[in-house]
Amino acid sequence: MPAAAIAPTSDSRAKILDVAESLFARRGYAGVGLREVAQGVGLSKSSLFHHFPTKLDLYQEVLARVLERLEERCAPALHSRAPHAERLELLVDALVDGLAEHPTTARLALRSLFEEDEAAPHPARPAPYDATLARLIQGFQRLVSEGVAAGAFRPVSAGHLTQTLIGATVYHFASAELGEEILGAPIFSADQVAERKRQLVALLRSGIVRQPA
Amino acid sequence: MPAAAIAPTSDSRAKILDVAESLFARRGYAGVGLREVAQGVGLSKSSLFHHFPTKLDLYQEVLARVLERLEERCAPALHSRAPHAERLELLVDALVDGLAEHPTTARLALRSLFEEDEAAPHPARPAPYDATLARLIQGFQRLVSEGVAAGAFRPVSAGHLTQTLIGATVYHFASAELGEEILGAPIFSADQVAERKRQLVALLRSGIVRQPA
DNA sequence: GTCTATAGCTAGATAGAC
DNA sequence: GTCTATCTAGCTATAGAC
Repeated sequence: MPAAAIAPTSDSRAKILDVAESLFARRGYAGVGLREVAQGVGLSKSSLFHHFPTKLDLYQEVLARVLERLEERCAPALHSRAPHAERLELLVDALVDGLAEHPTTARLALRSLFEEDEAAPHPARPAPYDATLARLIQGFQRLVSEGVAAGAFRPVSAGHLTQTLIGATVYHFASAELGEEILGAPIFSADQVAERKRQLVALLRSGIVRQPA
Repeated sequence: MPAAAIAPTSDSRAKILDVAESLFARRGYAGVGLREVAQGVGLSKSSLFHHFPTKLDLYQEVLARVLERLEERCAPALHSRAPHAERLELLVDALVDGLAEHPTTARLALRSLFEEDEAAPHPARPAPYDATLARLIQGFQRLVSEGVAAGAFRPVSAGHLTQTLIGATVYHFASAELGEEILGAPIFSADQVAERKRQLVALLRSGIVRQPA
């Protein structure tokens, strides 16, 4: 493949992001030292600063990448023109698949919600990944609002249902050991991922969707 | 009140726990320094070590206290002998009230799930608060299982519904800024706390509870 | 029970050779 | 682009006076 390596992307950069993603997901921003990241990549600590000016920049790029991955997964469901009930099920499927794909995603996404203080001591920060997150959330909320307005869903609060949806998916795949203990099986196993979809879809069908018959 | 101060509980101890609770909830175990805790209490850093042998001990006592508070709130619902559907609603009410009471609770509980690595570098640790958490979770799961067995609930997976219940409550009250943005109102306001109960109970009634009529 | 002083270590970040 | 060496500042924890 001659034209394969057109955009080398520095190779080290990608490796650093991978290692940092795994570590930040496990121990959070403050819990990870750059020494550990460098060691995991096989570089010296100083070399990291050639690719990312500060630790905070590295963290934010990790988060941005993760959220963009998730958004890509959910986009088809959010832009579908299928009936609202079907769209909601497509979204649940996509969300569950997206979170199950990388075990780091749910933890990083969840942490990002209440680690902003941790990650940025100074109050003035726009946060580069916020836009992606906001787009995703707005997509959820619009789907619910439109469904309610169209009479496809019961007259629920779009905000509260969005929160429930996030909790039921993002929390679930971030719960790791506790979740495994509760389910009695690994939450990331193919069986349990499929079961998660089934249970959530069933709950939403009888709990939210208005039955036409 | 003459017999009021029988158990002084060292007074400083309680203050330290309060300050630490607030800080750990905001920035996590690794994100908080004992210097900051001491400063918040109005003591010197060294004095903390008189009350708690290590930082990890302090963290674990904070967590234990928070989980015990929550368990106390949920106990009546879990030990009730009312019909299963009613018990489930009592539990949602109690859980929401317990989490809304102190804004620190949900964040600390959520963090405790995936900060065990962070809080204890060495793998061998029993974790003193685990028993309380396990009791709570088992209570949730038993309620659901019994309700399904008795035919009061649809034949859902007890584990998955427990996970959904946790996500819908604990995540919600840990979501702070994002949650406020989604709801368009402060999540800890009396209005939104009451609305949270209503929305969850409504979802469970039509989604889980078998209608007898 | 609280303090000052300090030990011992690691953190993020920089300088500058190669 | 990667390295060694180093800076400064922070951390947990201890020693020992009061």
